Amino acid sequence: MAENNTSLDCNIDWNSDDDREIDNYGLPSSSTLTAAPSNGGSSGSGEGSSSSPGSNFELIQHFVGMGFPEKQVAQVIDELGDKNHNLVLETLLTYSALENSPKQPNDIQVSEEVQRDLSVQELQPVQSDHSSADYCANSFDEFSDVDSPARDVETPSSDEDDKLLFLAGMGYSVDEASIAIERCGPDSTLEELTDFICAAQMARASDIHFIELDEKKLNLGSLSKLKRRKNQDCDAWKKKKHRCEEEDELIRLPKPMIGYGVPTESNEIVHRTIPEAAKGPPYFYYENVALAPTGVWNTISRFLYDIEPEFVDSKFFCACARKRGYIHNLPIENRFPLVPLPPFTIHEAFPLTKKWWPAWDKRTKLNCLQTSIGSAKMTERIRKALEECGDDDPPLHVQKYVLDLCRKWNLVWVGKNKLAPLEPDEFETLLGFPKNHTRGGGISRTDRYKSLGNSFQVDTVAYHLSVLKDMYPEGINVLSLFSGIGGAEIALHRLGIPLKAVVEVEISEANRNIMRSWWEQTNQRGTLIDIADVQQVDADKLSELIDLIGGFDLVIGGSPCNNLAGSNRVSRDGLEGKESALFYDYFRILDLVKTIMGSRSVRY
DNA sequence: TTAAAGATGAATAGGATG
DNA sequence: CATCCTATTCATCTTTAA
Repeated sequence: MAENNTSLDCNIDWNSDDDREIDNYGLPSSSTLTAAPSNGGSSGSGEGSSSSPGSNFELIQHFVGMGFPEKQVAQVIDELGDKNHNLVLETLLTYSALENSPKQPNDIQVSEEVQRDLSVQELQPVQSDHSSADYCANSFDEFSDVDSPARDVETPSSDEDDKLLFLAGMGYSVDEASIAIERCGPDSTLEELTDFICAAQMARASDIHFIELDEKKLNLGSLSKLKRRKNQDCDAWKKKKHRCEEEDELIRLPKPMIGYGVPTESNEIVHRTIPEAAKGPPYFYYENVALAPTGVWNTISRFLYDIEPEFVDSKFFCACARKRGYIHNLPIENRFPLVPLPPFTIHEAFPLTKKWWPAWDKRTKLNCLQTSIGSAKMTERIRKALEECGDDDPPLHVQKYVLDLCRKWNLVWVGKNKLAPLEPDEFETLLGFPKNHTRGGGISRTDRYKSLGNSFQVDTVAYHLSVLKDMYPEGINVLSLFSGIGGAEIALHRLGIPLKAVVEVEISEANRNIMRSWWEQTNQRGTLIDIADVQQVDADKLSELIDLIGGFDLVIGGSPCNNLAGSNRVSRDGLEGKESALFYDYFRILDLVKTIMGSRSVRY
């Protein structure tokens, strides 16, 4: 991640096969061609790369040529410097969007944070620095007119002062703390405030790719330490204030975890209102693990236009559990499930296990499929333990020992006293993928488990996406971020929604190969463009793509969960974690797409 | 060199109990 | 209310084998 080892390879592929249920809406047939990587003055250069010095005039003209006022361009470049072209463009786009429509403060939050954080002497560990007067020294005032409604002229309550003092005591600067309070509102909880500050720090960290590796480690290490300390301090705060109002501010998981409803059970909530700024098109759909560290979903929701997450456990769709949160702006009326319905219980999914399944194993659903499986040595230990018990039911303590391991590793009974982990193709079936979807192409068995464990449950996602079918009978254009092995695309395809164009962004070459292989095997007629790294998707690239395919109808993706997932013993660092921080790229790209398409709504 | 196996808990939620 | 118990979890790293 420190360096982008893959160049932009955008293979535009027009398939000319024509024996499938999807009719021809394809572009004129041609052989595979490769789109030229954008190489203009302002693109292709990652955050860290520097432009040639003294090219400010050219740079300004470049943006003026894109239609921005020269004065504004000059000012922004003055503010941000001429190194980070993407950021400059994003900021300009944000401004133009703000001028067009008064939007909620959230929309400019990131840009502000990012730009504030560009001045980074304080890469040094923050914890011991209680003063940090140099932090936040740069301009913030230019922006004070865009988002300060009348509310912030009220006198600070004592509670506010209390929070301020507390944050300062945690090592945050007073500026930092007061800005956080101002942004999050006077009623904000301490978690919200610290999350806000952490988000700022995250944005800063993600913007510094050019620092030395050891420095980076130091920085990230200090961040994670900071986060841990933050949580401890929050606990202290909670104890201090006993049960205060922030408890109900925290997003809680519903029980049962059925979101706005599943095919078998419906929820009381049948309607919801979506904030104006979040309304589609483009529609978007974001996914991540439900059981993330405390406060993570609050942050994610805050960035994604304050839409409440829909938490759903896939055990209501298939034979395995998968507790996930989804934030989307799709309608929730008239959803329908994929057919044929997948096996709903373990016995339905694996009929052969029934013969060996002991009565004292009451499981009917498997737990979440993860990225690795149980070892053979463990199942052998279990077998020996069971054989010592003879033919009768084993004693309760042995039953408990076995069942604990069964639940932990998702073992199934494949013979007398014989347990085994699931095969990769059984993963595929449970998750709604075609059998052998991840097989072949040089991918190892280990990597198949990894890719499958990280993917969507297709039936679950398809249920949510089903509302798109009537809306786009001619097919849709999809921007698929963190595509993995293509769960979103398969869901849409199985729903019978034609895929006119798919731009997939996926770092793993093996996964991209799986996806392209599926694309060809299913005789897709649309266009598949693959990009390796989300960090290469900047405003220029998006503009180019939007011009090429005519705008996106759906932006879908689940950002990396490994720093959020409970199975991670090593680096469960939350949203600031190395990979999970890419959530902010999801938001960045989604917001860019909205802005660019909004500015061209006349044409599209 | 690569694939597979094996070892490695903590965070979080919810329920029961007193 | 605190305390204890049960249950779950899109993983990472090192060693070993091929």
